[in-house]
Amino acid sequence: MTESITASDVAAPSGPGSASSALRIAVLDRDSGFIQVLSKRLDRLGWEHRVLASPVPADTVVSMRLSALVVDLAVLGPQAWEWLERLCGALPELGIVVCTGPSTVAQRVRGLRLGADDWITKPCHPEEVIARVQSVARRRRRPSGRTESKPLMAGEVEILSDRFQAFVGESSLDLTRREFELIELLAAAEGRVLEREEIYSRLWGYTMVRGDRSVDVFVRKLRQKLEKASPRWRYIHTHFGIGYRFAAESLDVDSPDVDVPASVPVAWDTGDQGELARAREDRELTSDAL
Amino acid sequence: MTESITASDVAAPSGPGSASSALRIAVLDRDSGFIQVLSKRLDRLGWEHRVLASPVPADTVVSMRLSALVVDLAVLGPQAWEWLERLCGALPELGIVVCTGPSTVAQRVRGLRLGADDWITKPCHPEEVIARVQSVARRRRRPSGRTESKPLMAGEVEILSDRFQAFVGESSLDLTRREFELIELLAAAEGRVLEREEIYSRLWGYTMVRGDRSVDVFVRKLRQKLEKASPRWRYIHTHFGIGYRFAAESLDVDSPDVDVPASVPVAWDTGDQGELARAREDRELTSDAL
DNA sequence: CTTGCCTGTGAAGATCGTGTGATGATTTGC
DNA sequence: GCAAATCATCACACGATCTTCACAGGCAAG
Repeated sequence: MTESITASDVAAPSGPGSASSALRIAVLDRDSGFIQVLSKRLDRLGWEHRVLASPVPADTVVSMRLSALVVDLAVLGPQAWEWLERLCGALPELGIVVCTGPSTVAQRVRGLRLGADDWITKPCHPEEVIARVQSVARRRRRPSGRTESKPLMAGEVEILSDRFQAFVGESSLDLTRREFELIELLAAAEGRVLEREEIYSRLWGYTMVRGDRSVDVFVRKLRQKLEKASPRWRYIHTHFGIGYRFAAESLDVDSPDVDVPASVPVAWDTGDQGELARAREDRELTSDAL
Repeated sequence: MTESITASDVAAPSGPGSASSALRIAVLDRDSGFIQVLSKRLDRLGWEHRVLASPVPADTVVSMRLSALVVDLAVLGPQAWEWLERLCGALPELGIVVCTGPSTVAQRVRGLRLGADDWITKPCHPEEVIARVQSVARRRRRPSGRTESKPLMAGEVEILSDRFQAFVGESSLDLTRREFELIELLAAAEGRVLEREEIYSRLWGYTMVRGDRSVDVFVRKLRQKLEKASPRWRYIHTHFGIGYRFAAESLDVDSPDVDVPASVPVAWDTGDQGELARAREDRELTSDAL
């Protein structure tokens, strides 16, 4: 079984609250040319993806926690229908896109009835495959919704996105919406310094005007609440002339925290290059009319 | 504008719990041969369907309460993309299948990105159209199956999906349809915060316009009925600037445990009688004034 | 050490979001 | 068709939240 893992979701590429467009998919196919060109595009999109060259049991697919699976039925041979049916039965939430050679209407209808979400005929353009996977995933996302909420931990603080709150132990910090968005953004970029302008544009959605102190004010409010709830830790660090960095640092001298160095040199973050690349790519194909 | 209505189906398409395989769809096309043969098959399936020969405003489509729409972009002319985008924006839950003449990859990608769920190229077999509509509609459905039989329990309240009612003890809360859908949605989300926009789009089926207070009004009605039936508990918690969270919270303060209010997480009733008594500690916001 | 920006802090006013009651429109049941 | 139930909208009040400002203190370059 051939496997390759590329890309990985780091921080949320878009601002807090907005659904990330990064997906996790697998491609079950043996057509090396197709795989190669598709993989390249998936890389550029920042989607986590796997390439499989042989059928895998449903359990294995389950453990991959995929958003969608692209499959060439030719790889499956005569067992294709049975395999498809079992998989759809076991994972009704999984998006399944069949991408295979020439087929009859009856075959396509059968595949779709068995549970496939889409059927693309090869040869096809990889961009269309991606668009159809996106379409399938878009539909699929709604019911499951916030399933992908993994709590963010730092020091004593736990950030739960689906509750829009941060906790220390069992008590809530009682953050307002903006405060929560700020701590979520900072914590997601843990260790990195975020410039004021970037923080502002991600939280407020537009560029910061010179002299705006909103970010500072909200950092102060956050610090107050963090200080009250978790007095023995410091979380938000100021980098003069640059911005803020989130890192849990214990103030206890007895037990110095192993993970966190006492002081971290200023890191120069060049901003999110991937974001720009993605945006450009989206525009790439949209300029044409029927 | 040609219209024909067959069969009848009262249930709202997005209403939780409805799981009939009969769909309500509309076909926007002028190709009489295609329409004729498709209509015949839809009749045989017992699907309620409408044929439209000219573009209709999004509002009209909303009022049709469709499961899916099959559309030939050629009918829309140069406004096709704009129309598609607006419709997808207003009705994110609506399944949209584009069925149109020859197109480029870029066009298909654009349509899918704008929100179309599938794209079929004419000429095509009507059976495949139907299969693809089914596939789209299947994906759109609620996490079907098991939601039906198992009652949701929270505090003193028991929610029976198959009776479309909530009970405290033996007496019904006498909820209207929307009220019930709301409490079911909230309770199914356990302790998570649901944003107004999400609540609205899942209950009403289309995107909430700014300033719409419907969700608030129904939350108030629900609270009134819950308060009357179960005065010693609080269920719906407001998260300012975000939305609502459902969590049963006892108002009884007989225990000196002031820090952690007695709270019972929403749980699937597994027939275990001790479920209620076993009040597992659960994270709660300390401030009810939110 | 001094100067000029940058950041921390507190408070006041503006703005926005929510609770609430009421009213008219629409649908449902008889 | 009529009456009751249900739903959609509105206006108002109040409080939470956000923005803005002024001033004080801190940091770094010269």
